[in-house]
Amino acid sequence: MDGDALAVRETQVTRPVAEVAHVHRPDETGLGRLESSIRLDRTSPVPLYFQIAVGIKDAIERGAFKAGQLLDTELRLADRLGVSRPTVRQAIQQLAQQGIVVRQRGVGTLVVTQRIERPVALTSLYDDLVASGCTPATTVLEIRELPANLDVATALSLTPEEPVLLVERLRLTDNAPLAVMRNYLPISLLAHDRLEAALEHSGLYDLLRRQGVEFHSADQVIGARKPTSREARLLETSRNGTVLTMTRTAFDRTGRPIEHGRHVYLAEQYSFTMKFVVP
Amino acid sequence: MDGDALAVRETQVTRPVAEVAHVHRPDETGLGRLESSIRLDRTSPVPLYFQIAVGIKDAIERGAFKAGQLLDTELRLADRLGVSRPTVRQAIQQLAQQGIVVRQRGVGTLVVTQRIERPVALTSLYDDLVASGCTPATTVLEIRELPANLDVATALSLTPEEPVLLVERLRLTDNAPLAVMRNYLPISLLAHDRLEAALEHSGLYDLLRRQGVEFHSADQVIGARKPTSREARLLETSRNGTVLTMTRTAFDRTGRPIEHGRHVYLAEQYSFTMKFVVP
DNA sequence: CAGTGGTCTAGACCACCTC
DNA sequence: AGGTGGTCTAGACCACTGT
Repeated sequence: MDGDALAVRETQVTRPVAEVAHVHRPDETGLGRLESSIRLDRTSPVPLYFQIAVGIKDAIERGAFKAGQLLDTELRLADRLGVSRPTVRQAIQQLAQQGIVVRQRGVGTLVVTQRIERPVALTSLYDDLVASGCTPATTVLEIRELPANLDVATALSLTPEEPVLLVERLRLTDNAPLAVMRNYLPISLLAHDRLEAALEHSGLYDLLRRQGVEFHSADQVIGARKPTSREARLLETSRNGTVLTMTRTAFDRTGRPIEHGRHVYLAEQYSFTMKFVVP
Repeated sequence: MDGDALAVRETQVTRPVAEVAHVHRPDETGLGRLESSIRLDRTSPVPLYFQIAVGIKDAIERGAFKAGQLLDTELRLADRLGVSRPTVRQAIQQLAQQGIVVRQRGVGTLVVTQRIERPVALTSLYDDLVASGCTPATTVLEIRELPANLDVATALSLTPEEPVLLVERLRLTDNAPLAVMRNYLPISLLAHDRLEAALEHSGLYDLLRRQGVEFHSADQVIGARKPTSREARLLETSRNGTVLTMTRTAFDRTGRPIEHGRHVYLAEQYSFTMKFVVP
């Protein structure tokens, strides 16, 4: 919904599984019920393995499995779905990479995820605010072209003085300021047309994606400091307060810089929540 | 080297590729030279696809490719290495997931990475300190068992009052304090024996990994606030300063909580640097 | 021991890109 | 038209797990 799509992710808590050693494979394994609900469309351009992965994931998220329960065997799934084992395997591996299931040689594929509300201690205050019914809003402070300074030029792999588009926004929750967001983009990447109106109601990243820009990775630095006088004024806080700073450069899959953002958040009201998956 | 292995990663900057449309496949493609340097050991327990992936990655990191250069074709690689196409494919896909190469149907596999020093603006100050010859050190403040409070119990999926191991350390660079790190672990996970001495010279995560604990994912929250009086004293700063806070819970691949950490960093001297890869 | 996922093979057809 | 990666098949053998 806003420029932070890449940084603050809605995540779910991975919960402990019942002792693996004590799990028994029931006579009728998990996908017995599922089998009828996964319908494969061989004429669809969507790959079979993807259809299968989505089908299993949906079933898990609908709560068709208890945590620690065993999925059907690769061979059994292949048989039931009428596809080859490698195809089923590709589907399940996709789920394993997302941490939804865990594969154990000699045992089987265990369902890990359990939809549980995140413990309060780990919730970002911003998400809390939204969840508790606060209405976030965005005010566009400024949109204009300007020559890149050294930092921005370096981040976007441009030469200094080359023009970039600056988008500066104020993020509010319940009419109270929360963050000042400054984003720099290579010109020509975003149609300026009616940009201001669009940004009031959807995020920068949404707009870019809608124009066919594909994100692949981002470098991000999170720090903290005291606000500048301008930031303090915009955020309606004291210069002696604390702000969280987030500096990020996003890249598409060819490694081309897409966007460079420098955001400042009120530390009392915001924290960054993220989930790492070690590859 | 310390408890932050999961959070602060040494990352490399992805640089823009030369215009893809103008890249020509040279007569002798990139892996011509490489072919002789990738030696496959079919008796090794290390899978062939992994040996191939490592071989290609090493070659890229040695600088054997220019950014935007085309890798050998899957079929050609398979032929030259004497393996089947799916095996080569599995290797290259592993590299693609890491963002080292980009695959384009009808074109080929492009090398993206270029080893370039990170722009100073994006460097974490801590890494800078280490890189510029500062000597980091760790002092163990406290190691003891204690009953879990609600927060810790929730994070580690224990019942309150269940005993946990608390490890509290002070991180210094050049004899100046930088961070106070508090970590809570389920007892029985770590041998207490000579723990204090071990922690002075290697990180908590290193120790755990050495005892066979496999990390898979972590939930992490980064925020900022003013230090408590104890933190201010330990960090030798004013209570009016700013500290970055990092709260993290790490899980193994079965979703079992491994560790819960609550760290506090001097904001003037530390920032979190991370790289996201959108799956 | 039987059964599981992990690896590997040797083909096939397709969609897509470039020339 | 020719070549690329993307998908899919139908086998095979192995390492590991549980009983």
